[in-house]
Amino acid sequence: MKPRYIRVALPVPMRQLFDYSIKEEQPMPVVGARVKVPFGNRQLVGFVVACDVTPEVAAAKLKSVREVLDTNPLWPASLWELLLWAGRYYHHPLGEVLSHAAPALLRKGQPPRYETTTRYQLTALGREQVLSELKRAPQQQRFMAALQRGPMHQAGVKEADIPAATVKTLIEKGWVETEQLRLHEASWQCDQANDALRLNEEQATAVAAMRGPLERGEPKVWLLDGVTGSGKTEVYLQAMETVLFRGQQVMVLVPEIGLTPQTVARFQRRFDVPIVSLHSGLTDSERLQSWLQARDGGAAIIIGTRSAIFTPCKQLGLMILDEEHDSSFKQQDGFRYNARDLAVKRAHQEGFGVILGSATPSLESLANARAGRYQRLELNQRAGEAQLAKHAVIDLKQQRIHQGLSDQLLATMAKHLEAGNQVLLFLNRRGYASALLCHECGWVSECHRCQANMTLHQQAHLLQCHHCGGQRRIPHQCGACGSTQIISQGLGTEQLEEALAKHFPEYKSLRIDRDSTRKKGQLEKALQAAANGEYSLLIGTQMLAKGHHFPHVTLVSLLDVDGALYSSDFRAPERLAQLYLQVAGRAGREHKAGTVVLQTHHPEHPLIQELVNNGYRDFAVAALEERQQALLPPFAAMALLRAEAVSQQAAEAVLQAMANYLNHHPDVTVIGPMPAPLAKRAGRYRLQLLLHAEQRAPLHAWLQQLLPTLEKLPETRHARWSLDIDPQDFA
DNA sequence: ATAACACAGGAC
DNA sequence: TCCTGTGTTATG
Repeated sequence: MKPRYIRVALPVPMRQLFDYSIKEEQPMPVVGARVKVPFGNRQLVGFVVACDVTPEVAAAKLKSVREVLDTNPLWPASLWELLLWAGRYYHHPLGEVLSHAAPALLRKGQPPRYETTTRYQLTALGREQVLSELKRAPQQQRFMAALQRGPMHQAGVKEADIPAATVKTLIEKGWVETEQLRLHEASWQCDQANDALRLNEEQATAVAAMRGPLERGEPKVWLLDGVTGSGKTEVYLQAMETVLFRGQQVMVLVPEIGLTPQTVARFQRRFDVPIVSLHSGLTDSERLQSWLQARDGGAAIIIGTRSAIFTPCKQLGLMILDEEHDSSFKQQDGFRYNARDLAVKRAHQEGFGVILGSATPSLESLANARAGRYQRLELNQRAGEAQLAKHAVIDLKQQRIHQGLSDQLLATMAKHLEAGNQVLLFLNRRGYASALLCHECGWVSECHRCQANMTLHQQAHLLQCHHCGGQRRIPHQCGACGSTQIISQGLGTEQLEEALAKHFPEYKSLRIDRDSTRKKGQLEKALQAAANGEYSLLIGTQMLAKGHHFPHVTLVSLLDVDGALYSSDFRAPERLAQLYLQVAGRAGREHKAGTVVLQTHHPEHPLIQELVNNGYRDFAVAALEERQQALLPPFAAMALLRAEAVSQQAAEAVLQAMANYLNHHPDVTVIGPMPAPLAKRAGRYRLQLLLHAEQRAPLHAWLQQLLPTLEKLPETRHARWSLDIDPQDFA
């Protein structure tokens, strides 16, 4: 028999594929199947990308496949195409793309098999038992009490730490029965939606616009541009209904911290269908089970964060991206894909509709809508009795400031507090103070490994670097001159909490930031307490800005936004505007009118004026105009080459060498090498090289052509480098 | 990425 | 001469 060869993508950072031979007794794998192959002196799980190939290297050099792991492709053809496309578009090694897209267990070579689980529940006899009679058997009592609340799965019994002997005894007594469950490709049907709300005219128009294309499976993209409180979720739900009723699946992508049990519960309440959620809290095994259920159609609704975009679905009819402007849809390391852009691409490949929802759409999506690629659907009316918030600016130049709080703000706060309402203060800096400073010589508490100051954490009694995690004891003397006159600089949330206790001792305050919510469940508890009105004063960082609903908050203030006004990152204004609107959305829902107060040293700044006087829509129009004038995205294409190394020269050398090659294209502008936003981090110097072109095509073609050369440059040996297509963050 | 390999400098 | 740290090279 003629020797047979296949081409395999391996999870290694090389833009190169490897050929292997198939032994006579082995089955010929299909494209998209996994194979276990020898590579050097180790064994790797790779993905078959071509069969019956003519080897690229001498046949004698080839090793043979050790094991064919799948009889079927791991992904359906359309999703496979998307993955290949993504590898090309992001210029990322295919093996890494594919192994990123596969669940961890499959990446490790395990079979894509459904698990069985044991379900425990009370028997009729068990339900008759009186628990207080089990006083002498506390474990049995505990298990019975848990089962009274409902049946439990194996995992739950394990988590509750019920001894195996207890389980056995209760089964023998005939109080508890077990059932073996298979999460197989169960079918579901959906012909009823519970508690649908009455739509207002705008919502109804939006839903009606989507219905036809959804029923026809057209790859349409809708930009659902709805102000806070306008009822976007109800529009999502009614669009989902159209799709679910036809037996098709829905995928919902949410920002990283937006996936809460409440979100899932809301879908569950409306539609009585199987839902799987894919989030970082799952075990590898749970993740695989969810993945299989999505692939085989057992799951009707798939909710997940960014990486869920790669989950195969048997019959997808609709994809929803909530908060589509959120930057967490862009992966920031390794395979730097953008889930929002891939969603749109996938829709065209598979034929389904996409809803991009936001109160503050990204400028990219607005430009796409304007160009006719997306259909924009606006929701301007606030649902119910919700009223529009009032906006005000406090000019810090004219004010006395007490630990970040101006006289005027303090007075306003007092008014709202006295009326029995809640006040939310937003400050995007955790810790007590952003730095320590010597009053005599100007020495600053810098991190030894980063170009950044160490933050003072009074509670932990430490100096902490927020970039490398480094910690130090708080010095009592200046590191340079020995003076004991050490002062802190820059307000953090810890200090703000202290300040509030001083100014408003009669009101309780609650701080919600990464430090105060580190332990599992703390955040949920804090948010619950905040929403219930247990605290009058709420202090929060970024994490408080998103989606949470505090009905009693009537005053929201952003204490310090000046940093964003003069940032060198062209996206800073857009991000500030989105943050501002998001924070403003926390105030004055329900029946109470809200007030949003911005403290700034630059009240005259055009961005502030635009936001406060005209709102996000007008801001976006102006910002798009500016981007067009300056030939910035979305009116140009960009790519960013980053390099980092222990020595500054090594990092610079790679980029300079790359720049020398890249510099010779008439349509591609090369800017740099220049220091990256955080020029030194964890002991490594970081630089970047920006590539700019008016059209995407020449930039990508140019990279495609040069990357094989660039990655072989001798300078790459002394620095780590990476390529970021359509970068989100850079100064 | 990762591991084998080659080489240089220091210890014994 | 051996050991160890570091840079170089190949991986099918």
